[in-house]
Formats: sequence, C-alpha cells, structure tokens
Amino acid sequence: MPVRPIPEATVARLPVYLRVLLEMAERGLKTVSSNGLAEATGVNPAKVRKDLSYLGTYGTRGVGYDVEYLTFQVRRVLGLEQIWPVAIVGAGNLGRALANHKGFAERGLRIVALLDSNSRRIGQKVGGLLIEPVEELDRVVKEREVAIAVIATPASVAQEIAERLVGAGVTSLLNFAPTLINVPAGVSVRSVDLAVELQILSYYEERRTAGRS
Amino acid sequence: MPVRPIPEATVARLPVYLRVLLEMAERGLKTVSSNGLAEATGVNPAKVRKDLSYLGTYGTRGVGYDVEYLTFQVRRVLGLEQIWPVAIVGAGNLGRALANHKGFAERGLRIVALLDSNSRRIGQKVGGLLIEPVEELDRVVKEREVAIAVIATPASVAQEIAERLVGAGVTSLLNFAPTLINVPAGVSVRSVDLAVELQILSYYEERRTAGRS
DNA sequence: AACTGTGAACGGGTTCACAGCC
DNA sequence: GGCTGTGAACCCGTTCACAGTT
Repeated sequence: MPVRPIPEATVARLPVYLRVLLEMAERGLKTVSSNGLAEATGVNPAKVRKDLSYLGTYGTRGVGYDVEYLTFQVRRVLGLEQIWPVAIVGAGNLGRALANHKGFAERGLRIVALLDSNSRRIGQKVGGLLIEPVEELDRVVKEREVAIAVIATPASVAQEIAERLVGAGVTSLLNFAPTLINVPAGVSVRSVDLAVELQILSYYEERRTAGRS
Repeated sequence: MPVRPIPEATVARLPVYLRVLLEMAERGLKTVSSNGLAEATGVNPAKVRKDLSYLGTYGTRGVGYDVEYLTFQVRRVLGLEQIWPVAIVGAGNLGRALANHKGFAERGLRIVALLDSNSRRIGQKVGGLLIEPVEELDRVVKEREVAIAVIATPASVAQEIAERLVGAGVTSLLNFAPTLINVPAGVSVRSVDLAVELQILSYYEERRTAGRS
C-alpha cells in the first residue's frame, strides 16, 4: 500500500516506466539505476527517484532497482495485475487501429468489444474481433464487465455515447472525438485530440520559422 | 505580437479554445464571455481570461470577446494562418485514420504525404492520398516543404524514421510509436502512447474499485 | 450590472543537493 | 564510489479577488 497519495503527474509517468522496464527485462537486464530509467524515458533522474519513492522504497543504494521487482510494483500500483476488458465505440479507422493494436495484452488491457452504428461495418472482423451494433452497448458493457471504454466516434455523437456508456456502468473514458465530454463526478475522462497535438507543434514551428525571409 | 512569452500550459490550451470558437462562429454567436468559453472547454473561467490575456487585451469589459476577432488572434498566435503541409510515416490503421481525417484543413493542417515501407500498401489510395514508398521520404519532405511529420510506425523503426525526417528538414514530430524519440535541440517532439492513456485510467479505476468485495 | 485583466496568494511539481546506505 | 531517498528551494501554473471599464 502506498503511504503517501501519488501525485497525478507521477501517475501519468508510471506507465512509461513500466514500458521501458518490460523492454529491459526482455533484454535480460537485472537491475537499473534511476539514470538508466531516465535515459530510456526522457525523464530527469531526480524525478524518476522521487516518482518511484511514492510507491515505496524499492531501490538499493549503490546498486539501483531490481527490474523484475520494480516491474511488479509498478504494475500493482497501476492496477495492471488484472487485465481490464475495454470496449471501443466507433469502428472507423481509429477504432480499428486500436482494436488491431498488438501489445495491449502485455500491458494489462484487452479489447473485448468494437461497436459501430453503421450497418455496413457490423459483422466485419477486425483483429479477431467482430464489429457489433451500437444498440448492443448496454448489454455488452454489462455482460463483459467493461469498466474502461474508448470513444472513437464523430464529435457529434460523442456526448451521447459517453452517457450511454456511463449509464451502462463504465467509469473511465478515453475520448478521441474533438469535443468536450461531460460526465458525472466519479467518472474519469481523458481526451486526445489529434489536431490539437499538431496545432501545438504549429505554435513552436511558427516561432522557429518567424523572422526568416 | 505577444509582449509576454506564452506559457507552455497556455499554448496547449489555445487549440482547444480555437476549436470551440470555430463551433461558436458556426452557430452564429457574435461574442462570448470567459464563462462561455469555460463551459465549452472545461477550463475554469479565470484560467481562460489569464490565457487570453497573454495574447493581448482583446476582450471588452462588461461584454466579453468578439468571436471572430478572437478566432483570428488565436489562429495568428498558433501560426495557423498558413496551412502546414504534414507528412505521415506509416500507413497502418493509425496512419490511415489520420490521413482520412476530415477537418484538418479547417484547422490549419494538410496531409501531403503518406509513406510506408510495405510494398503491398504502396500505390493504394487513402482519402485521396497515394501511399508512397518510404524511400522517397527525403525527396517528399523537401519538395513539399514538410515541417511537421507524424510517426505512425512500429516502435522498432520509429527512431530511425525520426532521424531521417529530421535529416530531411522536419523540425516538429508527433510520435505515436510507444518509444522515446531522441532528437537534436531545436526539434520539437510530442508523443502520444495510446496504451499509456488507458493505463493511466486503470490507476484511477483500480482505486475506485478497490475495497469492493 | 456585467465582465475583463491582473496583481497577489496559493499549491503542485520539479530540481537541487546531500545525508544515508550498500 | 555509486546510487537511492528526501527535505528544502525553486519554479510554474492555477485560483482568488478585486480594481477597472463599458
């Protein structure tokens, strides 16, 4: 049990540590220092140490961290000892990209449903998964005990889908639609807007270019 | 010209303001208050005002902000008066999802190339765009004056692709591969790891569920 | 009265620097 | 000597609260 509460910023980096720890284990590395983790993640070494200190004191002074044991601890703290069943709503390119993605399994996630409203898509297979009609949302979420869902629909229906998901019992949403999702307290939402990411780059790009003739 | 430098956190929110401003203009809204923007973006009103104050003093006390004029200013600051030619490397589902995405144009971005190494994909058309061989990367970037590129390849080749992109003159990268990208100073990188996003949700989900029997 | 613009207070997160342990 | 763990200092971003403007 973590004694101190873990800061949000730290929580957001834990999955990155986990990713490189898994790589390191694969390469046969037994121990790793905060410097090693820093290089592999792009996070500064002091920050790595402070982040890991929130989980407990799992390092050995003069040596570093045991890769396997630290992996276990990070997994545990993130709640990734279990495999979360995830539903994806929207079987456009993005939804299919996610459904196809290998490597979720190793990272504690399994896509158990891919729903769409377009009848021409329903029945198609994507990465071993059948596209099902969005009308089945409620039943699917309940039967497959989905707690985390991905919204990969057009913005125009995203809010409505979010409400149906929450109504069915989903309490975590990852939203790719370019629109704000309102949810009741107690439900988490993370949003990724691809155009926004590119537009942020545009700002810095503009500064670089500005002044050239 | 902005007098004060604009904080990173503010820059990251400007595209979101832009998005809702465009929606509001579409709905015929002439002016909007910081409260209105706050509701539509999920950002708190004081933060909205402070953010916008970095661009200049474009509001009217007692009234709010002129939607059209503010849109123009946000666009200008973000460097989105021009349309940036963007290249995508990797024509898997994710690359194709991006290439297909409508609404980039309105938001100052145009996908001008979609490159892949798989010969079976080359020559296919995606959203009016031809998939071209990655060998052409250097030529394509130079000829089409690409400054911003998207990496949608497997992690194993992402660093190599990044280096080729930078070598060809790209100075902003949006990376979807689950791996750290090292670039020389003066190049911007933003990374989006879809599994990481889900794993962050897992943490909060776990806390919610913990203690249930 | 409504709403912006902003100093000032606050809080969280980052980084430093070093004591403590192997 | 090498590396962790952490108080303390610092920095950035957020929020408050109100003076200023229409």
